Amino acid sequence: MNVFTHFRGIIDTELAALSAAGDLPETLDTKNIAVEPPRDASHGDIATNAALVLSKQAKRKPRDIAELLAPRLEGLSDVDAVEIAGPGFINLRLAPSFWQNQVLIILEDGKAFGSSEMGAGEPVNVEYVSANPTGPLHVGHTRGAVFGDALSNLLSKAGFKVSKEYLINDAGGQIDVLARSSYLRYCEAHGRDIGAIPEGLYPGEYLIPVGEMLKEKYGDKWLDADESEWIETIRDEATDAMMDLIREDLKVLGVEHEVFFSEKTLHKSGRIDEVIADLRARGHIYEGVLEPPKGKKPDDWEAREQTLFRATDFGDDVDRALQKSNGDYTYFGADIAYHYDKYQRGFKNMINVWGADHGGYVKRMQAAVKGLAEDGDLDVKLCQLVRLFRDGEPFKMSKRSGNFITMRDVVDEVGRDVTRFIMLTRKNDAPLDFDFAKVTEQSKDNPVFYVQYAHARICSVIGKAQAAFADLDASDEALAGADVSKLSHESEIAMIQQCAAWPRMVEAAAEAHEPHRIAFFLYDLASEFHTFWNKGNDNPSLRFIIDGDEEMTKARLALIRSVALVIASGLEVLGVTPVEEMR
RNA sequence: GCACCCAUAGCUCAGCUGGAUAGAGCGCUGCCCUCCGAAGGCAGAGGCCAGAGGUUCGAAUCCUCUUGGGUGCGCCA
Repeated sequence: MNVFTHFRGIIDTELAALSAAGDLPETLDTKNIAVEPPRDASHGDIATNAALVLSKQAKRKPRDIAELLAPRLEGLSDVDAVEIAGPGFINLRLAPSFWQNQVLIILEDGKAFGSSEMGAGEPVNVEYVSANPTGPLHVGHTRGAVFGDALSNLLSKAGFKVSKEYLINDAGGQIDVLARSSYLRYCEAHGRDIGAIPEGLYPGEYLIPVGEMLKEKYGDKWLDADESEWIETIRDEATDAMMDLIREDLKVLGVEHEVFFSEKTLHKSGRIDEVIADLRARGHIYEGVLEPPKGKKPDDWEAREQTLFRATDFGDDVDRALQKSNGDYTYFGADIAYHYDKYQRGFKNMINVWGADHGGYVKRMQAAVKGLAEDGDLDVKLCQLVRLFRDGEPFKMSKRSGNFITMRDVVDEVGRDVTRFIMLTRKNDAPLDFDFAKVTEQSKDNPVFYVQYAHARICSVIGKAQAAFADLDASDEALAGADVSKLSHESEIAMIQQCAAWPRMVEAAAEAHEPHRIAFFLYDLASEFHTFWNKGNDNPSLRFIIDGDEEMTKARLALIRSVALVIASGLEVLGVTPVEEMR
C-alpha cells in the first residue's frame, strides 16, 4: 500500500463532500494536488497543497480552503493532528500506531512490498542494448544493458506488462565487413599468412574462433573462391556466432531479453515496403530533394531526389531519407517498419535505450511513431558515456587495435552485482565515472558496499538474536506477531517512514523512467539504518538485541527485518543480489 | 550554421515532474572510538542553483534570450 495515495483518496473524498455541501465549486480539477512527505520532518508526516492548488478555481484564499478541509481530516482515526502552515499547506501528523503497523504490512508482503498497480497491466516494450552483432559488448553497452534491464524490472514492479527486446542490426554494411573479417580468419585457420588486418576490417581476436568454426564446417571450399560465393553464408554464420557471444555476455550480466528481433527479416519479408506504402497512402511520404547540411557538408554531396518521410510534420527539423542511392532502405526506413511492427504487436508504449551519440536520431524516430499511429508513444532514454579509471587514473583505450575493455572484462573483475549497481549511481543522461578500485572498496564512499553492508548487518543481528534467546522464532511470520507499539523512538519511526516511502518511490521512478532513483533511495535507507545502529553504540537501550527483553528485541528485529526486505526488494529491481554476509 | 543533452557547496553528484529554511559523499575544521560488526562515530563551516528576463500564491525545477561545455548533422547503424 502506498500511504500517500491512501490519504490522497481520503482527501479527494473530503473535497467532493465540500463540493456537495456547496462550500467549493461542483467541478474541481484536482490532478495537480500533491499528497507527499514534507521535506522538513518538523512539518509532520504528510503534507498536501490542496488548498493552494484549488484557490484559483474556488476563487477563495488558500487559507480559507484549508480551514474548510482541515477539520474534516482531524476526525480520521489514524490522524493525530492537523495543522495549517505557511501559505496554506495542510500538514498531517499520523498516530504512531499507523507507522508501527507498516512494519507488519512489510513483513507480510515481503519483497513484494512496493509493488504497484499503477501500470494496470498496460503493455510496454523496452528495447535496449541492440548492439551491432560485430563483436563483444563493451563498457558503453554495459550501461545501456543495466539501465534497460533495471527499467524493465521497475516497470514490472509498477504494474506494467513489460517485454524486453533486442534489435539485431544484421542487415547493414557492417555485416559485410564482419563477413570479410571472418573470411580472413577462415583463411588464417587454414594456415594462410594473412598479415596485418587491413584498414576497415575488424581486427579483434574474437573472430579467430569464427574462422576455426568456418574451417570446421565448410572445409577449404572457399579458400580461393570469389566473394560472391561465400559472403552470404559467412554473413549468417558470423552474425549467429556474434549473437551467441553477445547473449553469453548478457547472461553474465544477468540480462535476458524475451525477443531478439532480426532487422534482416524486415527487409526479406517485404515488411518495409508495406509500411512505407501505408505511410505514403496517408500522405506522410513524398519524393523530394534535401538541402545539404549547413555546418559539415559531405565531400561527395550532390543534390538528389529521394524518398522522404515528412518528419517536419511531427516536430523534426528536416524531412528524412528512407532510401539510399543504391535503392536499399536506410536504417531509418527499416526502423520505421520495426516500430510499426512493435505497435501492431500491441505496444502503444515503447521505450528505446540508446547511447548518447544517437541523440540526433531521437526526433525523427518519435516523429515516425507519431506518423504511424496517433496513440503510439515512444520515449527514448539516452545513456551517456562511461569513463573507466583505475585508482583515479583514466584508462587508455585503443579502438584501432581492437584492444578495448569489454563488458566481460568489467564483470569478471568486479562482479555482476557491483557492475549493475554502479551503472545506476548516475542519472542516465549524465556521464559516469567507473573506477575499478573504488567500486570494490569496502567503505562508506562506495554505495554498493554501503547498501549491501546494511543488509548483511541486519542478517547478522537476527542470527545473533536467535543465539541470545534460545526459543526466539525470528521467521517473518513470527516477527509479524511482535509488539510493534514498542517502536516509539523517533529514529524508529523515521526508519519506518523511510520504508513506507518505498511504494511511492517505485511509482515515481517508474513514471519518470528513471531507475537510478532506486539506487539513491537504497543508499538513503541504508544510511538511515547505519545511523540508528550507531546510536546503539552510545545508548544501549537503542540496540536491537536487548538482554533479557525478548519482546523488545522481537519488535526491533521486526523493524530491521522490514528494512532488509525493502532493501532486498529494491536490489531486486536493480538486478543485484542482496548479500547476507560480508566477512 | 542548426538540433538535442548538460551547467547546483572547493570536487563528484542528488533534488521525489512547481512547494515551505536547497541535500549527500569526498575534502576541510573540531571533538569522540577497549560498546549488538569502528572495513569508524558526532558536530561544524561551506550556495547569487551559470547570467538576464518571463509565467504564478510559490521556480534549481516550466518558457524566452545570453554565456560556457558535451553529442550529432543525406547514401553509418
